[in-house]
Amino acid sequence: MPLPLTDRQSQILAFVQRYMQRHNRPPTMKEIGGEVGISSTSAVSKSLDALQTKGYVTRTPNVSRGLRIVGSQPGSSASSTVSLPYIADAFDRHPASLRKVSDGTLHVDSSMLAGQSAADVIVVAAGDDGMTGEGIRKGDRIVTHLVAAKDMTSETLAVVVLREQLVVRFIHFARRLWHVKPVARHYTEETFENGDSAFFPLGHVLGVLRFVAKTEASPAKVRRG
Amino acid sequence: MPLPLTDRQSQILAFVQRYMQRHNRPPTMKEIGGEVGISSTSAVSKSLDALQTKGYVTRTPNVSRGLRIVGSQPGSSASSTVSLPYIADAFDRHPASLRKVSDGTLHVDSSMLAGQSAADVIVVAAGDDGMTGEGIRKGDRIVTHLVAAKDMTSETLAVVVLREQLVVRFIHFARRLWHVKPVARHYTEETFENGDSAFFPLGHVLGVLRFVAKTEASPAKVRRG
DNA sequence: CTTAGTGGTGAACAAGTTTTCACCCTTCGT
DNA sequence: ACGAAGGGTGAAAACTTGTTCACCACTAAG
Repeated sequence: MPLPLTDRQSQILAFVQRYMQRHNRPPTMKEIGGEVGISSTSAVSKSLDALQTKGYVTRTPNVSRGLRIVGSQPGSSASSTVSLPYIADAFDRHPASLRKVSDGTLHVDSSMLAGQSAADVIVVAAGDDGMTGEGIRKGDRIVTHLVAAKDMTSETLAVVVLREQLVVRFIHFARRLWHVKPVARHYTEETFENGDSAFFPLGHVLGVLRFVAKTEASPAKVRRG
Repeated sequence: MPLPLTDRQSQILAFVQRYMQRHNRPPTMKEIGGEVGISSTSAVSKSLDALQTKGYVTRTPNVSRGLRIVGSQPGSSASSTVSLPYIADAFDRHPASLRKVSDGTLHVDSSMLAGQSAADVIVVAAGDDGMTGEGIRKGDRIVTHLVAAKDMTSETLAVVVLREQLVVRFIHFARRLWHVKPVARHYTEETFENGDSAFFPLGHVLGVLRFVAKTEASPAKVRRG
């Protein structure tokens, strides 16, 4: 039962996670402050203390970068790979059976699972360009943590089955309705009732893989000047 | 094919591994010296340099505990994946030596290499948002096929060192000049002469990996702001 | 009103850490 | 003999980082 975090605290925690992902080491308090807009390390320290009290991180006094996120090993050691089932499209498959069928296998670095069990993770192909604003394009492979609808985090990047298409959207459940929001031009927000066959949330986005075709160049005005 | 280590070097490496297992963080040079019986940190530093040159560890200059063990453990390589060196940032590293240093290892599905030899492929972190128009965002891991400048394909997505930053751009060589074009708002095209120290083309983009940070939205009470 | 808890600023301080210098030693191969 | 590589000592110099203090502001709960 995770204790609730304030905006600041979750902002800081998220940055620490991102930073560790990128650098394989914890950030300094100054770096944290610089990122979230706090000029004083003492303020950062207080927030970290709060995070520690709530059990999200641990700190080692007087040690540089002596910060750790609870429940996540800085995998520094045996980073390996996992084989994940790959699903190209939803068609008329039942969402619930998606993890049983597959169009192949993809291997990804286990660090992309962010600690989730590989048994709950699949890879799907983004079926449309509804999230270009988030840097996700049609055809991108989405590493998806399968989560029951009732356990979906609100306001999060989610993989959903929308009109028999596997796509990525921001979803948010409120007032008995699923609010399904794309981030791209020419796409508009929709709402669905719980149980609507046209909409089914599959899980959270853990990562994105894109295979860049060798000859691919921007379709934009590269040519004529 | 690992380069042979001296007694001292393997002793130090072993200690670093042990320390990281116990503390989940790298030791300081003083701690290393204290363990193996070296009173001077400069001597430790020299040995670490040697370990880095031989590819066993990575050091980040001027960063406390900026030490990382590189390389994988026993039989980790599955047949369909490859281990690629990951480089977090360029700093003042010489472009030519980028493949020698590394901030860790990432495993990717071998199909992402599009047939290229793994020896010529590295993974870097995109240093800016100059290619959001192409769905590449700051921090994305770019699977890069290292190619000599003279062999770079024109009109292609390339990883380049631009003002000591590792970034992705469309590049095009014409009339003795490199045309470096971003695809994002607020970024403008630039040109560089061949040999300009502010610009160095590294290679072609084979793929993109993104680790999506968990958005820790707190549904509970949140302070106003 | 009062007390906590959360967040902030700034600066002084105290450690923690890496760099750099100057010099010394031994082993090994040329 | 000489140079290169691997190791070392010691200490000062230069940063990098975490801690503490004094003080301010806002919100929620008693």
